[in-house]
Amino acid sequence: MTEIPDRYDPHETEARWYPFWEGRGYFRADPSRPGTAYSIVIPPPNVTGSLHMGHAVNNTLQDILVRQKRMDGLNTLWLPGTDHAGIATQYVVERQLAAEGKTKEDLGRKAFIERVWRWKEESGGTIIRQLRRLGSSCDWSRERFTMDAGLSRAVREVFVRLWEEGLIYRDDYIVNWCPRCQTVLADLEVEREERDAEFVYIRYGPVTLGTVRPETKLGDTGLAVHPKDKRYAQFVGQTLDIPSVDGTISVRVVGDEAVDPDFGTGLIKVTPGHDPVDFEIGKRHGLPIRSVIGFDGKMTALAGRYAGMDRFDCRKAIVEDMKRLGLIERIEPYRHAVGLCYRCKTVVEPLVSKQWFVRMKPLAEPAIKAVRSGRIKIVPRGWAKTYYHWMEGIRDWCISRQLWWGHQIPAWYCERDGSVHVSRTDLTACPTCGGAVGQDPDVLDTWFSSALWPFSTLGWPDDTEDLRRYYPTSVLVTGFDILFFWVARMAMAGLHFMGEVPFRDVYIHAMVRDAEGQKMSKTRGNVVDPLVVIDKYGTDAFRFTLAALAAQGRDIRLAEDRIEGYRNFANKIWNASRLVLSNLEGYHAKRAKRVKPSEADRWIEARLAAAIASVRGHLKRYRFNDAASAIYQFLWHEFADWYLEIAKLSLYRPETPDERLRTQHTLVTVLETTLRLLHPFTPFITEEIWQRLPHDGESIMVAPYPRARRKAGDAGAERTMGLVIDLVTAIRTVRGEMRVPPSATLGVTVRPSAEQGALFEASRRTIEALARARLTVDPAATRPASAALAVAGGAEVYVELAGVVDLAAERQRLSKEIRRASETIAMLEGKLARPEFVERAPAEVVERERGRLAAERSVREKLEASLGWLGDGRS
RNA sequence: GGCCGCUUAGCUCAGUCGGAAGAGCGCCCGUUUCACAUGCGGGAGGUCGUAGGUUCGAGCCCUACAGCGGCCA
Repeated sequence: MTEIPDRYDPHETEARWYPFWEGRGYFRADPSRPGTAYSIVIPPPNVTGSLHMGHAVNNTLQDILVRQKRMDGLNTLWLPGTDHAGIATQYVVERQLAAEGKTKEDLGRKAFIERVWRWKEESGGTIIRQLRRLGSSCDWSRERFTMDAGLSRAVREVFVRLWEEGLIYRDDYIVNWCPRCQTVLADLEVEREERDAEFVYIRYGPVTLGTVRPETKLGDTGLAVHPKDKRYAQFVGQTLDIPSVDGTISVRVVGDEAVDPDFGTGLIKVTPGHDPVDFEIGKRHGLPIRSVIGFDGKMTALAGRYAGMDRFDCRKAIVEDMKRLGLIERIEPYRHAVGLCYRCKTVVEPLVSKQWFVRMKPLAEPAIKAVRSGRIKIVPRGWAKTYYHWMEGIRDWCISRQLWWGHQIPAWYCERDGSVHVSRTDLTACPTCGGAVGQDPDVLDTWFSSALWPFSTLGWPDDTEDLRRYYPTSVLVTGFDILFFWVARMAMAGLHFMGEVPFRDVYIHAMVRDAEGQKMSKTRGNVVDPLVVIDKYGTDAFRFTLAALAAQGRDIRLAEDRIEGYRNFANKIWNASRLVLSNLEGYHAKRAKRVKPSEADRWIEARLAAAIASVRGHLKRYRFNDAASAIYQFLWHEFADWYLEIAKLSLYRPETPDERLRTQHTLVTVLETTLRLLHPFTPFITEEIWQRLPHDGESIMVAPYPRARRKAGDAGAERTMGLVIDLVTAIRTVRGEMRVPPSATLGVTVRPSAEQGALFEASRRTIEALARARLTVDPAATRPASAALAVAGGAEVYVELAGVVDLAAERQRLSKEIRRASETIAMLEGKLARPEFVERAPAEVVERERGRLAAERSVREKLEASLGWLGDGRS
């Protein structure tokens, strides 16, 4: 025993077992082997990323699922990888170049991309190494990257097919432009933030209207009112010349349903070039587009004397100028949502430009049906509603990005005839006229390739063995923040190209927040680094914490004391195992098996079976927290607190050699099974101990996951041990409340009810040891002098306190117990007195309540007798 | 503005079928002799946000209100 330290040291253990597992190939999937397939594709983290709490919880949960299924004998695949994160990655390398005083244009496209690849090879994928520290049992031999050759081919295939099907088109449209990143953003990539602004009421020819963007006045080509608004009906159809800051502007007045007559003055200026709503209005009424803000965020030549001015400076200047000209009626403070670039938080500018789009409606319909029909099951259920809501109002997806890093759009433009050609292979000449062609310079949105992830990673468009074996995947584990970005798009792509859903289940887990419930962010400075946590508490403690906190439908507030608590749990496992391991001398499994188990043996085996059933049930329903607490409760509060204490008697002072042998057997089998049950949650410590215990096989991670035997319940043992536990607890309570020193052995007399006598007698040694008592079992006993009274399982228990008894304390204690019993009795009497209850409640409920009442009355009677007796002063 | 979620012990949170209110941490008392003081034993602590309703019975179902959070526009 001396060679096993009394504190668990996670670091040394973790460093040893991960390479062992990986080296033995346990993580590798083999499609040719038998077994039902169980596959998960990892939500690919950004190649630029490093492990944060979101990844930690995401991957811990996936690993728990995969490890359990692997132990269950399923043919498992957990496929890892990263995505190329277009904007983020390009940004990183551009910053590096800037530090060298260079720009990407200095290098040119080809050299720049090579440079990004070099960066990727050297610095990218940090997160992949970090996932190993978490214990993730991914099949690293199948690691994929959204830009690698295979996936790029899939991307191109999908683009071409969608084009051929008319689901991809190119059009002038108003898009979200980030003037800093110099690229267009999808609607989803625009974040909204409430900001204070000025609502400026402008005298606009004959009318007055309000706007938060006065600088766009230069681009106005229309004036819109609600068609039913009588106030302005006279103007509709007219073209007005509006005196402005730079001459006059000419606008046509239109009636349009999009105008809210109750908002502001009930009419709006229409700037089709710089507002999505105005763009639609303009389209409906044929209003021209005047682009007065450029891609650089500065006013264009069309802005006249404001040309070249920054858009926000221009806003101020225009307001000042209008004030001078008396064009401003009033200015009110206003709060509204501003669109920001999700990467750099620059205010997004709606601009009109030619972009590539995917027509979403036809793709969305089957994906909605798949969830409605249950072919895809979203857990927790509530997220399905969010999914429907978004999918039903889905808009076309702008997929082109003005970046260099990414999948370049496979479209070529003929320089001679201007024709457009989309092709699987690179074109060098125009297929129709043979003229020179140039490829579209833009790349595809990173999510375009992520959407194909569940099948592109398995080899699609080739018909591979992996694809046949592991598609559709079993479950997708992810956070709700990418439900639209990713999950919905995978559902659409999977159904469209594979004709089958990409995953059976979608488990949406909680987001990790700090102890105050704040979202973790770099700017808030409240980020907790998972690796720091791992260094401090160990991977197993960290993983167990995440699982224990992963209750469905709620955020995880990660407080350090919780992690500490589960670190203590790991230490508890360690020490419980130490006790077992240090008492195996002379153990012989075969001989031990032939010895009849004790009540305690049968009890702990029954409790273990219940724990197994519970954990399995909870895991099946993705109730990780319930599964974790079921193991915690069993291992600590049943196995360690009770069984180990009882087992010590048989180990240290056995009455027969067989007794010790049989106890060793129970210790070994129960602990070994519990370790297997626990392994998916805390892989390292369980392997470490398992290897030291008698076991079959070469690693716990490929040992079978425990199953409860069908007839594992043991009502007899549960009743007996329940009684023993009640009695010991009752005695301990008296001891505690009467301040009896722990070292003192007390005389205890039990007056059992009829059938209990033998049970107490049989467990005498256990009771005496655990309660530090000398036990007398006597159906005819009377309360001795100087004894406190307790009631356990209906039996009267006299705890002799001669010498230590404090009459006042005992009276107080009894009064408290009586008060407690009386409250329950009053409640039950009230309930049973109502005829409605007795008549309408199920008979078994009524019966149960009657039984309870009788028991409580009997307890109170005993306590009252005892109190009266004490009051006599006879003690 | 629309939708969703939350409100339970001092704190953070579970609570599955409507039938005896739970855990962890913290707090109080006791406790280092043989697995573990990262431990052991005991204890205190609750108007389940508010007001109605349904029901024999509500933390749980329904309605309204209040506060907090999120998503979408």
